[in-house]
Amino acid sequence: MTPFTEQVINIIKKIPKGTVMTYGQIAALAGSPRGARQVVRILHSMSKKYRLPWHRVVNAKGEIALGDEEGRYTQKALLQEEGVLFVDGDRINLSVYRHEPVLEGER
DNA sequence: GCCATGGCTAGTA
DNA sequence: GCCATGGCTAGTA
Repeated sequence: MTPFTEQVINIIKKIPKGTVMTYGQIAALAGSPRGARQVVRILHSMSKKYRLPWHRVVNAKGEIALGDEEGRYTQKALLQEEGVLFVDGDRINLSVYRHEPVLEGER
């Protein structure tokens, strides 16, 4: 497993309940600003094995990015259970729910 | 190697 | 545009 992959897994594991992060945000934090699509794949292939809160990851617009209808429904439901509110359909207000991790240096 | 394929995204128009 | 992956050919050995 590459360092990038490990980073991504660690970052996702730490997303607090009731908040979300975006693919690009996670990629950048893991050291690869253009690795958003890789985050997608990692999420897809590792979320089960590593018990990742996959539902707390959305696209840059704050929308649920899943293509699968049932998956979208599930993700939305999981987020709502954590108190996240949706506006017109499948979007959430990122300025309210986005999780901004504290960097090592400033802790 | 080549090429298509994504649960994307910054930055034009 | 980006960029790792996976499937599939060339084309060496």
